[in-house]
Amino acid sequence: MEDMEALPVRFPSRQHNHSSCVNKLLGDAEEECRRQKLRFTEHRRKVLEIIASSHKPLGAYDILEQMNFSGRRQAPVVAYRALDFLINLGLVHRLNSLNAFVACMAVGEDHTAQFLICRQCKNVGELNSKQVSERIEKDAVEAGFQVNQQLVEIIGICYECAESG
Amino acid sequence: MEDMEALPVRFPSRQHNHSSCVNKLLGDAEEECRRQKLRFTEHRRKVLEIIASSHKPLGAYDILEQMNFSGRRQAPVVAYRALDFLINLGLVHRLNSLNAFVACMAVGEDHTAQFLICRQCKNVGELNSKQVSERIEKDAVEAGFQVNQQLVEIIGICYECAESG
DNA sequence: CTTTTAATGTAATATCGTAACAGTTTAACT
DNA sequence: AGTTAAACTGTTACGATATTACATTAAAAG
Repeated sequence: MEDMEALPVRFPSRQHNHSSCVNKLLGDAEEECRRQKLRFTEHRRKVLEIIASSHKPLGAYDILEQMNFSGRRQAPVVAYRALDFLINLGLVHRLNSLNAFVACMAVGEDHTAQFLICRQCKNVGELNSKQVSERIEKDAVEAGFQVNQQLVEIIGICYECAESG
Repeated sequence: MEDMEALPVRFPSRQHNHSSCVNKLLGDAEEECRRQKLRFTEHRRKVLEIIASSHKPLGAYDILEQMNFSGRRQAPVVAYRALDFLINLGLVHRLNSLNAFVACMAVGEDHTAQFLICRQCKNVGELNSKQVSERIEKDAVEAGFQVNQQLVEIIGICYECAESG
């Protein structure tokens, strides 16, 4: 994952190590929950694990399908509850253009989530450009608008897909 | 509407004249359809009229409700088909964070649709800052990402709502 | 005036997300 | 430990958003 540390940008390279992503995120989650005295329950752990194991966005029902521990099919609300929790904690982001969810790639780093969504491989990265978020803030304020939240989703073709035609 | 001409920003003021918005948009639609040899059918006209009559985003089913010309309830697909057409023509935008639709406020003006969504009055304006879109494009390209489409939705409080507490 | 393309009507169904409420577990405090 | 309050879970039902498929009709092009 060294290639991901150099820039603020995070785009998952094809051969990067997923399991270390997952472990890092689970660790962050545990720590954050301890700090905030929140409960990191089985459902929450499982959902985070599922999401973190893919850099492709997953729908709530995709996640649900992977939650069949005991052969039992869970109700949708189970996934949504865990997702809400994880989103509030900043460990998971929601992609509004896809009705789907991805693990945060910059946990704890004070960032405006800005997404790079590859049309071809469907992987999602985070741009997280401070210049972009500040420009948005500035121009909005100049227009007399108080900003509470920014949603930036950028659809296109990632480097690796462009390379391989 | 003079206050809306000075800046690239378009936020609907409380007392602006809706019917002139609607008429302008219908005119633009007719002209564009003539130019591109597309059919501006009754459904399409009606949907555009409904959307243009509100600066608050409308859901597809809200629109559908207002389409009961003949007392007949239309099927959802009727609204979605017209919406697709109008979006492709650039006359209507989709707000992904709300699953809702608004009329474009800058038809024909080559702009990246960037939305200002007021949490309080629910009105939606367009920021359309070239500086923002260029910054996004530039930073994304620098990250090795080819941009095809930008989605920018900014949630906050508009000037008039901030004024009136 | 016929062929082809585009649009419509209609029904069914897929996909995404939430409400409500009873029951259980956990944490915190006697 | 026993009690209480808060948080989490299980379950059912439902609401909201969106698409597929296919038969029919209308319009444009030849």
